[in-house]
Amino acid sequence: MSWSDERVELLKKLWGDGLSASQIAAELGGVTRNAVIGKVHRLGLSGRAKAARPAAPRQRKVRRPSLPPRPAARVIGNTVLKVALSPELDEEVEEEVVVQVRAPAVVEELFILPEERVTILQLTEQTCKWPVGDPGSAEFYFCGRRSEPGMPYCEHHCRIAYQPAGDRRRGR
DNA sequence: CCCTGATTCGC
DNA sequence: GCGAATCAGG
Repeated sequence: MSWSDERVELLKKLWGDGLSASQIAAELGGVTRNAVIGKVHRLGLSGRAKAARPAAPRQRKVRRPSLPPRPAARVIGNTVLKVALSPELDEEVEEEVVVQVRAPAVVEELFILPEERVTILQLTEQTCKWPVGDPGSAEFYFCGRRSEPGMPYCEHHCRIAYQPAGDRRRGR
């Protein structure tokens, strides 16, 4: 997604309206808040009415000379989790990672308080992404509780989703 | 922990 | 020019 005149104008407007960079990024779509902030600076419209930062002497730090893209780990089972899982794998992992995922529909449902439920737009890195209900229906929602560190699900749904190979029963 | 904007610098 | 990574701060 590029910065067309249209998108730049919208950016200017929203920034002027006081929306945060992340809000603007969501509004525009296809860009991150970093992209928005970067653009804001290049356009020279930073420092939005707020007191100028004391410009603290920022610490220089060694940048990672960019690692070659790690090949995606092989995922066996529900490939829906492929994207969610791959970035979380440790770099030193050498053996093939096998993840078995049970179909959510087969599993007993956990009642999730309505106020905890979230839409897909509300999911963040640390939000449980366990889907509940028919994705096509109005009642569809995601668990929304706090996910386990580095995992796409909360503790409860991690237990359901990831069955250690040794624990699998015969015939199931 | 969530979030904010600011800055640097590999691309 | 772009934006991820990484800062400082609320």
